[in-house]
Amino acid sequence: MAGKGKEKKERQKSLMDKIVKDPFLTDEELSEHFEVSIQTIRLDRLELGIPELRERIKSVAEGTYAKVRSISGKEIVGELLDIDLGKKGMSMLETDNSMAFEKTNIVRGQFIYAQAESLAIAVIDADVALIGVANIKYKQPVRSGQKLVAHAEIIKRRGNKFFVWVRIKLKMQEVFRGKFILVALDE
Amino acid sequence: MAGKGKEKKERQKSLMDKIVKDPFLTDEELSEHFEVSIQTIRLDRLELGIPELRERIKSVAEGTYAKVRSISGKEIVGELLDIDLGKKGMSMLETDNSMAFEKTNIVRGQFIYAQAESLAIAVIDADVALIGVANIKYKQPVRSGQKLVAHAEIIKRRGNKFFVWVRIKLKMQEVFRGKFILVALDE
DNA sequence: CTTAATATTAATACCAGGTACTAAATGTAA
DNA sequence: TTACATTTAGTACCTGGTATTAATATTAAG
Repeated sequence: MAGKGKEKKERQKSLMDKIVKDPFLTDEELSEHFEVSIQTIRLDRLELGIPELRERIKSVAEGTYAKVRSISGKEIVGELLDIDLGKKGMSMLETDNSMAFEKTNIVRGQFIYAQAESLAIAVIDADVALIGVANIKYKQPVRSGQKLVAHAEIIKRRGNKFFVWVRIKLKMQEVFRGKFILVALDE
Repeated sequence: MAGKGKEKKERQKSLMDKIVKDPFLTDEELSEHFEVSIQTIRLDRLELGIPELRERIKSVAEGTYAKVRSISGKEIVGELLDIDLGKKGMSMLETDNSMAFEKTNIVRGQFIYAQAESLAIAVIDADVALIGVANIKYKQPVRSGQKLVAHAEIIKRRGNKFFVWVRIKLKMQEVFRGKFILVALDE
């Protein structure tokens, strides 16, 4: 047998790593980085089963398209239906499969929590830090596809400290309730 | 002046709409849908300033890449450091700007909560419904860039009902604590 | 009806970032 | 030296475009 194959293995391992970390690299950029020809990179990808740049980008985009809009960067998780700044507000969240356990279709708590928290923040209308939460309760599991309506109400204010009650209903049934204690950070 | 231009305007409005709803459509698919030539679609995109398919996909992917890995679809929010199934577990979350308020860099509570909840679920190792949560407390605001280490421990079990304590620390400081009551749904 | 402007379609050359395949060059160990 | 692995090179082809020029409707107005 011939061919050290050590460099190759190391390069391929490192290549896999690099592409996982940054799927936006072209073969050309990769070939410059590893100081091998483009063809070598392509052979490596072939052997490793790594798809071409455009396919990688596409799957990143597809995998995240529906999900992201519901949580994460957005100010309000769900859709703001009604708001009376400093007093109360209402939001609606249409749950979908991406928020749920695959097998059971039961929506993960974090999404329900995020709807509640973001609505609580919205009614205060300021950057806030969450200091305390108490009396949270998930009363019923929610299945994906169901529409959740959240009501938030500021029940007390002490200086820059707000006490907000949030109730989330599925049709007429309450599925979540929680009390948030928020501290406004406005300078 | 000549040219009705009504159809054009309507088509362009509708086109904009369609692409916003589904950025993954090629000019060819669009031309079939609107029953005009590909050239007309390209003229429309030009006039409306809508970039080509690949650019659209790319911006979807870029805009969401960093964010998604931290929350949403993933099983564990953060990185699983250690786990003793049925007993306890540890995870680490590197916070970044996408998780925080822009102005203040203070990490939104939902991300911290999601780390805690997903770790609690992980130690149980089953699809679960979140039934009750009590005694949650955010003890200190967290700034983006900081690493959070979560410890979860099952403290009690009654049938398919699990009581899990989660504590999240930033260096030596506790920033979050919460008790989760989870119900396993394994058939 | 004719004219002028708008709207649409066609045709062609070119581009990025590839795939797929064939062939040649360069190790490298035995 | 030989046998095999590895790396490069070269070529034809693909998708989904851009950019440009030109031809062909379509339509309102004079």
